[in-house]
Amino acid sequence: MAANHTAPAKKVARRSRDPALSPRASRLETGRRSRKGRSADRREAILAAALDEFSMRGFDATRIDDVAKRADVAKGTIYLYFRDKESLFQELIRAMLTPLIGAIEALGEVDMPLQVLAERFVDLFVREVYETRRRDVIRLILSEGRRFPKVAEFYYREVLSRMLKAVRALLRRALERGELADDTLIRFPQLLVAPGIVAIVWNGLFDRFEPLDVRAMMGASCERLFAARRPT
Amino acid sequence: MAANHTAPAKKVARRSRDPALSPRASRLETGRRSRKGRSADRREAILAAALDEFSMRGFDATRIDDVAKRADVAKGTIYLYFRDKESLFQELIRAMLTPLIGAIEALGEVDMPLQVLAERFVDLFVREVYETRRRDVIRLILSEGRRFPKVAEFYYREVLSRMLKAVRALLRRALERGELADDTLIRFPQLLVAPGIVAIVWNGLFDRFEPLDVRAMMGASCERLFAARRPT
Amino acid sequence: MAANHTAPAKKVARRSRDPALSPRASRLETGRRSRKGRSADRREAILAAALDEFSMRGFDATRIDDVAKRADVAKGTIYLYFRDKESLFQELIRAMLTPLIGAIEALGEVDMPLQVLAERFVDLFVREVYETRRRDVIRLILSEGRRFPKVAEFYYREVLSRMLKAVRALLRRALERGELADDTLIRFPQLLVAPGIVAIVWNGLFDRFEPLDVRAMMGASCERLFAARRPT
Amino acid sequence: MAANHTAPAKKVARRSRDPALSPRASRLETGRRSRKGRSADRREAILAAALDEFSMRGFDATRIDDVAKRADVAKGTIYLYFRDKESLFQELIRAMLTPLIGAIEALGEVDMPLQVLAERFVDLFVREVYETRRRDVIRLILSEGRRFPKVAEFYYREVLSRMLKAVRALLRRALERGELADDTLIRFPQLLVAPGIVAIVWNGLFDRFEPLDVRAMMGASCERLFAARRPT
DNA sequence: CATGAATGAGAATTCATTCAT
DNA sequence: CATGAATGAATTCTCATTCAT
Repeated sequence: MAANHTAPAKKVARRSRDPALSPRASRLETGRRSRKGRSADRREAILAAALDEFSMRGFDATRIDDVAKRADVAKGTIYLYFRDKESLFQELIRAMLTPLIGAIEALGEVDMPLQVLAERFVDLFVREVYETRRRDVIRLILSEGRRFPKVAEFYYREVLSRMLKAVRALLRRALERGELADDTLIRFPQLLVAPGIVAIVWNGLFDRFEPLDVRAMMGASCERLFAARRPT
Repeated sequence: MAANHTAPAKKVARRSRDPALSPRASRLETGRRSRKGRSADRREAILAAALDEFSMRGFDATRIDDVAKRADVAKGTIYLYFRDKESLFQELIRAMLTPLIGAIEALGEVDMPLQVLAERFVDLFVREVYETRRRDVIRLILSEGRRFPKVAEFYYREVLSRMLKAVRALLRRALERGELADDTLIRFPQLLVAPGIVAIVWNGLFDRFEPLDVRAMMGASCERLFAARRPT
Repeated sequence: MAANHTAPAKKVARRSRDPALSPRASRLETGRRSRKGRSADRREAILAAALDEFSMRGFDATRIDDVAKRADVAKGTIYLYFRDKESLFQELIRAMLTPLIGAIEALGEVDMPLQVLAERFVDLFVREVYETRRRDVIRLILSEGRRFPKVAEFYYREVLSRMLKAVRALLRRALERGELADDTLIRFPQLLVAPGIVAIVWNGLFDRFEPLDVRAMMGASCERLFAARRPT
Repeated sequence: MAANHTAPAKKVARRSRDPALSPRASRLETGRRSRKGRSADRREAILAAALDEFSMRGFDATRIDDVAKRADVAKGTIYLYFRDKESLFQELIRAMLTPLIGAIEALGEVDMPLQVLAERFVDLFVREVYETRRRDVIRLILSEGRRFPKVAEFYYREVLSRMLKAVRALLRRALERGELADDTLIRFPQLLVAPGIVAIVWNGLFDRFEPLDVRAMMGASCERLFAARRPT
């Protein structure tokens, strides 16, 4: 939707408080922009621009200059908000993922039939990740994570491990209730998101050759994974 | 600060005739390299070094100088074999994947019970990709493919599309024989490799926090995907 | 061994605001350089340094690094003002010749006895070209013009063709007035500057063996060329 | 006239006279191609190729590799015949100009009416220089001479100074015979060739915009310069 | 003698980062 | 706080020259 993630960043109008950057981030600070707000806006504009540029070109190929132009600030200004390029990158990832943490924590609490859960899960992934700037963030982690262990670690500690834990708890209960055929998914909860990850990758690399329907694929996958198995 | 977390490639012993680089290359010619042989060796040494470096740092962060050092040749020598850094990268991908093409083509011909096929498939992936330098190549495609459309296209045309076609043919026959519950996998053959892809990603990013048993996960996945479904 | 016969431009004092570079540039703005002024100064310093270096070594043998040192700026700074080495070269030529254009245009208007004209012409050439940095520019055009068709074209279009046209107009009037014996110079106005060109070349190559008095030679040449001929 | 041109050439191979290189050079050493001949041919091929390339691109921009390709020899071979690139350049100039020396020496002896002499002179220049590879050599001297003082010196000592001396002798006799109005040309014999030089330059730079008839221009010039002046 | 693969010094250019205004 | 000109370290790529075959 939003994301000017193709244009070469010329005189791009500042994307202030892009709802896509922190979607649904209930910006509760009611009306009046405080002096603080100005600064926060700037910071967000920079982060939004950085996301565009990093997504488009990767970490190394991204020029701070282009981020600045896209954010409509001077190059030097970026250094007022971020120590250096790497910090910008890391904080970008953090900023984009942090809002997820709460949502994930809440996941474990939920209790509903597996079929419903599956639907919810797919829907959540598609709407909150795949159709969002977060898809780009995931892609960045996949692409650059190895070179930025801090980023990978943050993602693992704050997002992945929590999510896996929550999912496992959920599934364990389902298993106990007899809704699950075996402990496959408890041992490998990664299988649940695998199609989502692959879809993100595919979308970035091969969609022009052969588009892929994420929702359908994830749905089909869940159907299989959650099916109570009756061995042939 | 964290970016250079890998050793800076000093006087690394040349990885000559890496079996993973040119697998099965029965290099039986007695002693002295023929002129052709010497040159080919050199080329392979460079490719092997390039794979190491590119995998370690990514395309941009890799210095031709380091590739040269690792390959134990002078910087200029690389330019005798490859037009430029990008060519080196692209030819590396090609060189690593091309040998696969034949194997893939052969895949469609096979005919065996689905259970056996699944085992074979997992085994093939693990032994020929995951435990091989090709895992790194896949990672490179995932990481850099977007910035090198040629690479993505090559991978799609020569590897992916062929593989998908072969798999679909196989599955269609299985479906007709009644070995397959439905056409899910025919519509989304990507689901078969998804766990493999995720394993490669996980291995690169999170293995230090929580190792992942590829073989087991893929096996479990196949079991589920290939199960003749009996709806609850 | 002989090529580097000129000093390698170490910490050469900056030739700022060279009057020959920007002649007549009444730089009267009181004290502090305005932002524009500072930038313009820098640009001129670079151009002046470039002229020195290019004249000394030729285009290829000139190192941007040396230009920078001579201009007393960092290497990178040059790229803030000029796209690349070639641009620097071309803009240098342009900058040096452009001020001439107006003067040339005015030439055609003049009206005076041929003898006086000849004196004026010689004087003009010597004072405005030969004893000026423009002599070096002419030399650069002679030396590098073939490899920079743009430069040759610029020189032809903006300087040469205008000059030839003006001279022809002048001479045509003189011919009509009977001051000129025939149309030789109208057909070959190049003959008028030929001694000047040769003097520039000679000065660059052979003056150390046998100095040449430009003024005298051009004077003698004009005398002959303008003489109303009485066939023997 | 044994050119004492600098040091007695250490590693320099002998200088032979290629008919293609120096046309019309009566190859008097009749018949027999000695073993020496093979080698001499090679040398000449290299020189011819070098002339092509140097003329086309200038000294710096010429790659030894291209000279080798054009001469149809291996790169290394060039270094069997010439110490280095600069030697190749210098010896090229020498080889092309040396055959002229004899002709020039002979010039002073001639004795004929000035009108005839003028015609001869123009014809000689056009046929022996302008329409010859020597035009390129002159251009190379004009372009690169400053960076190769040795070359300029050689040209001055062996060609220019001799020529000027011969011309002066000739003109002095003409003056004594009353064929010459004054000593202008004796003081500035350069005026005689100036149109030729300018024509060479013009041809290289501006012929595409406005062609120039050398012969006509030189003829016109001589007519004027040799005219017995009758002051108006 | 010839070859051409290999070398590595060198040059152009880029861009993260700083800092005077 | 903001700016953006200036810096110079770093990197790619070229090409003269060497030397083993």
